[in-house]
Amino acid sequence: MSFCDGTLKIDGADRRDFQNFWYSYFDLGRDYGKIKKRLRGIDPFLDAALEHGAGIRILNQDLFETFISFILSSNNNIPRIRHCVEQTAACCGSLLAEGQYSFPEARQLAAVAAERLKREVRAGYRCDYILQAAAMFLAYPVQRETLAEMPLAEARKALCTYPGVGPKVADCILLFSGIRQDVFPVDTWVKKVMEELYFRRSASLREIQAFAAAHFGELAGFAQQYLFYYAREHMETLRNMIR
DNA sequence: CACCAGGTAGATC
DNA sequence: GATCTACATGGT
Repeated sequence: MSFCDGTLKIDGADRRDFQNFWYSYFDLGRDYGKIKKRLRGIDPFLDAALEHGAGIRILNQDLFETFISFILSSNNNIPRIRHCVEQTAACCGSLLAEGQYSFPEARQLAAVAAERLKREVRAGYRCDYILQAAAMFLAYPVQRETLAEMPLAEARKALCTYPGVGPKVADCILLFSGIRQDVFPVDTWVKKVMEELYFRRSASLREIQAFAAAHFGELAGFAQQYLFYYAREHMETLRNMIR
């Protein structure tokens, strides 16, 4: 993949690959201009975040890959998360090309010995989580459609039965595998933004999610993305807007 | 050596 | 429910 002059080029992909995979993966059927338009004017903080977040898209990622990746993300930093995901692929994924591996199927991951996974992935205690989660996934395959049809509270509850999956990771799984867009994953950054900009005090997860649901409605997931990326780079600017 | 990182599990009040 | 702490690992 390469990006140049506003064009993303995907090596070795033909029109069929585009139709069958990439179109959905990059969520190209969704009109983000329309979404931004609907989110605009709700409040000045979000407006600033929308301005900054040109080009943000929520990817339709594979459910199992999203599942495992976000278990690895908990209490971890982004460079290391990336490293852990890559090493998981290298450890038990299928060889695609020289030094390139697919993300493993549940069957492949579940078959790895815990010691080897820990030695190669370096994700500490999270390795136990992803092994157990993979085994559960293998025994009772969760379907995107099933999760999509469930009431939100039920889907969240179902996901939280997996080890290493709590409220934040559950929402990330639903959002980043393209199952639901009305969720609002609350990580440290989003918590910071919401507390400083909207609450002006510390707020609980439940409070923040209730606020997001009331404030952003079915577009909460998109709002979360715009706020997250803006907060990470411009927390000071947002802070100065309070007054 | 303390503290942090896209949190969660388990215990406790 | 709300709160507290340990948790592997690698970086400041």
